[in-house]
Amino acid sequence: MAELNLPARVRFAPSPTGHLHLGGARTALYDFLIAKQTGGTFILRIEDTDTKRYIPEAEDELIKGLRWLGIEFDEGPGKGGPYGPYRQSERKEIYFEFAEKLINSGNAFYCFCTAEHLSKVREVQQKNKEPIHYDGTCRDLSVEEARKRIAAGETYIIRFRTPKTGTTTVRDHLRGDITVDNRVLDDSILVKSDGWALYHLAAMVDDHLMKITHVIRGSEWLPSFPLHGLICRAFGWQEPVWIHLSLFLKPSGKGKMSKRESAEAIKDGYSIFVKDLEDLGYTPEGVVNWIALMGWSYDDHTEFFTLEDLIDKFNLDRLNPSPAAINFTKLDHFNGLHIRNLSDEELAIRTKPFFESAGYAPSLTKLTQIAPILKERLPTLDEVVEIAGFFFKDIILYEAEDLIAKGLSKEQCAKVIEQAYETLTNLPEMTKDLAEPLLRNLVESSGYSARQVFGILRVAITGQKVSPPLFESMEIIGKETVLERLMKARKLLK
RNA sequence: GCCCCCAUUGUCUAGUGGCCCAGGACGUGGCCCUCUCAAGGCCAAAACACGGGUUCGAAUCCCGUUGGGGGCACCA
Repeated sequence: MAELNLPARVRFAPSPTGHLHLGGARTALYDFLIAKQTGGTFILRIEDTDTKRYIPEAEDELIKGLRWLGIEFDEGPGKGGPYGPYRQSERKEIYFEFAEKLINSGNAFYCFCTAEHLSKVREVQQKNKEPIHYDGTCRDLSVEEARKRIAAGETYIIRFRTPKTGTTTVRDHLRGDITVDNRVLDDSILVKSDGWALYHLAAMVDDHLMKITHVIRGSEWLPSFPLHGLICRAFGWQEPVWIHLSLFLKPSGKGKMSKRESAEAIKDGYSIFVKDLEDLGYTPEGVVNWIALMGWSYDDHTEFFTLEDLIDKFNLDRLNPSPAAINFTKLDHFNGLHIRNLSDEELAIRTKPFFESAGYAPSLTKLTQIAPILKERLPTLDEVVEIAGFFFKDIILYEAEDLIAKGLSKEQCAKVIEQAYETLTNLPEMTKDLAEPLLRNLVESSGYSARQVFGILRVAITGQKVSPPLFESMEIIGKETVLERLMKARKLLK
């Protein structure tokens, strides 16, 4: 139904006011997917007409976030393209020109109302429990008279002239036709008194000029959707396919993510910001898989998707219009899935920075070596330090009492360590194949359980009660260090 | 207050009139595997918001109610 055989031209149009968050990432992802899928074009457009909210670093952050996720744009700031410039701040004159066209066609009018007048009107309407509307003071001013006032130096804005009667019907790809009574529509401002266009005008003009075929945006735009349809029609333009994505709700399902909620999430090791997720040890693969599935499904059972899979399988017709509560524990699941899907070499590369920021300097070779036993124990990459730090420590620290297995005396445990040392010391090299049978014999002859014996050795060798498999770990640590650590443990129990 | 959107287990979802006393996944509980932790395997509990229609037959279509979400800026 979306005519996706044709190359799609889609755009992600954030305003540079902060970091890339989950909602934006998912919109950009879907844009990217249908562009790639149809051999089309993915455009990044920066909507920076609001100079008050502008944050200089934000554009760069946004692009970095997208890149980290694997989403590259074809046209945009810094990259160029045939329909630039791609920052709205560089297109001011274009919007003004189109606003004039609307004035001339009678679809817009100049307005000289002051902010004081407007707020007074709003106040009265609020008190009377009426819908809040522009009162129409300047609506019927003649263009000639208005231009005279402008020439005289009066400040003005430009408003859209919304029809007062009838209804407007617009079509959303997920929801079908949406019809509203024109009486509830407002004469929205198109151009501010400082000469900057507002979203309603700027976005419509750009989408048309940039030949956008599909507009994918959040459903917070639904209320102004009829206005946008009206603006396109006033210009006589063909409308794109409109797709309003469901909103992401906070984990409780009550309302969208607030600053407060974001702070809460960070405390639990989660975040709605892509940059944070990266620092927290999430993989782009996991995040992409997770957000792709919030509001979209492929079938009734397939859940594992790589970006490549998604380019192949994504389909606008399988989007779900209902709001979705964010579920971070499911992100953990997807992240684990994709970590296990990484090659040993790749996992080594990904975990290295986390070791480094914890003060270790592991080699890629060693990291690749431990990758197999780490893979299935990592919900997030940053946990490598806690799980596998002992591989890179010169000295491991633990309490003597940790060496004492449940049900055994200090002396008995010391004996176990001694015996382990004696058997292991004769080995030509410390391999799992050589060490394991011998230590299992030791378990047998000691009369203790494997759990008890290996528990003691685990603490002695790794310094941890929980660790990757003992024999594999011993092999990687090497004979010399293993024996050293056993010796120290034995002394500790004296 | 006004307008718009949405409504299947705790959560993400499949389901487009009979295949559904509702399928998958996360999470939860149990069991198995097991040197710890994981991973993996098996099993279990858990949902069609409510009320009216339409129809031989409704989770699926229509209406209403309720609930939830969003929007009502010289922000995007």
